[in-house]
Amino acid sequence: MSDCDACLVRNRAICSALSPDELGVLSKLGRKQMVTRGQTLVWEGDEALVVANVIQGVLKLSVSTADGREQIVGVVFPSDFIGRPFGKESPYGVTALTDAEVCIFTRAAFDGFAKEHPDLQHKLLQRTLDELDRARQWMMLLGRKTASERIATLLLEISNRLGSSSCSAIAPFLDEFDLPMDRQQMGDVLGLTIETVSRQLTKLKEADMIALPDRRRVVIKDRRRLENIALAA
Amino acid sequence: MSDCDACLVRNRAICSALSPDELGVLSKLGRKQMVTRGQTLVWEGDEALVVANVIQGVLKLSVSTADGREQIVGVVFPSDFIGRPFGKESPYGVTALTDAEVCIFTRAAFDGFAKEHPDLQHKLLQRTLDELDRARQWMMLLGRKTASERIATLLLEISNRLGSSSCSAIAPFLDEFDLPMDRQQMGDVLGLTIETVSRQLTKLKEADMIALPDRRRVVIKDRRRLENIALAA
DNA sequence: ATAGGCTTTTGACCTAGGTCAATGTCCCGC
DNA sequence: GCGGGACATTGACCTAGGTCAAAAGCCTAT
Repeated sequence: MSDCDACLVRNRAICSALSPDELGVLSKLGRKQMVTRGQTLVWEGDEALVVANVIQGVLKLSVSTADGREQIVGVVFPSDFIGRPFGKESPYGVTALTDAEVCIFTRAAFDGFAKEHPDLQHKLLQRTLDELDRARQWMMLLGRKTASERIATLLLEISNRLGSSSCSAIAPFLDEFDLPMDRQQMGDVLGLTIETVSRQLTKLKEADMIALPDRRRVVIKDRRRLENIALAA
Repeated sequence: MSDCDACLVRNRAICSALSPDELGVLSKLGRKQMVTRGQTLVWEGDEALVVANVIQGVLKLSVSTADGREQIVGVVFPSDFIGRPFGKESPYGVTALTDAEVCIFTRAAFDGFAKEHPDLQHKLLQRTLDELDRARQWMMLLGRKTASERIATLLLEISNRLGSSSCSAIAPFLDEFDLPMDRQQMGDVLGLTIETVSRQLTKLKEADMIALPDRRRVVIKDRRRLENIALAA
């Protein structure tokens, strides 16, 4: 992996904490890797041997019960960090939802480098704190929101995350985008079944808040009203 | 706040990253404070002006919707860290579930000190990563587990957390303990109503897995079976 | 174009857990 | 000991969302 300068997420990933020199050192430790949709990077319960930055694409973090119920506990976008630095097995699996490109490190190498670079750890800490806040917001959704509130929240969340990770810089959100997941996966993020997801989407469509030109595409037609539902007021 | 040496959580809180000298400096920035049950330390949505270490007692982190639904998104035990260092308003409120004692800092002072002490930040990072893992496990519970699985999980979790924060050193868990919360609060952690909590507890009691000598007390009589339910197998 | 295998939608029905309403129980001050 | 308020349990009923089954779209390969 040579060319961090040209990296799509150079200024947003944790690497932005590093000077050009430091970046040169780090880049020797990692390499770019393509991941195809459905491919699993880390298995739930395995020792977490790698960490990575997401350059392109979207991945899921998921946990399963013995009897096969699955919950997606995180969705990872470009510039996000993947993995569990400083020890321990990974309590969740990491699987690509779309084709993706990641910048991958062995945990040992990354840990060693991070120890010497407090600024990097600081960035990582901030990111982890943000991720924790997001996880907690999602706990509220899973514990207390109704199906339609969950769907509205998810659509807005994806709109925001795709917006701020899109190259088109300025947009804080997108009013039209492709879902990086299918209906089953939406259910797995929201703690719902595929049928309920589908029914609620048709409701929002019939209420003219969204349009669904095809399986993956979503158009937000009335953001205000959608936000109102999402807020669970 | 003078006497960190005598602090109950001296060796488990993030302060354990510091040398005696450094600890002396930090101790001048903070002070011990008693918090009575029900008292709120930080309000949801307010700017987070303080951070703290928990010395004694148990506190909840909670989020509410406009229409009054509440979800407890974290339960904080002795030696745990409270707050959102490095900016931002607190996305959740912090309220004492029991009488408690905390070691409190203004965020500004703490942030400044932390910037100079990478070891402290490292400890904080590890703690935040652990907290994130715990939050994600809880997302699985909220999204996919049944009422009885949730109750079993909660009882075991409290047994473990109280065990490892108890002074009696060795015990990895406790088979008999007082719940640090009432039925309503159990419901708020589990995404259930008070009635469902009560019904499930009586079921576990009737199945002889637990005993409930009084409102607050829990005796785990058959840990194995309880664990089996909690695992959702 | 067309068959076959997906994913998604729709419909009919069911159930876990919520809601509403008593009834019990504990605990505290008097 | 006794009365009152808060908490907890229990019961009867209801409903949001799950389950099961069928139909409808869609893509892709032939």
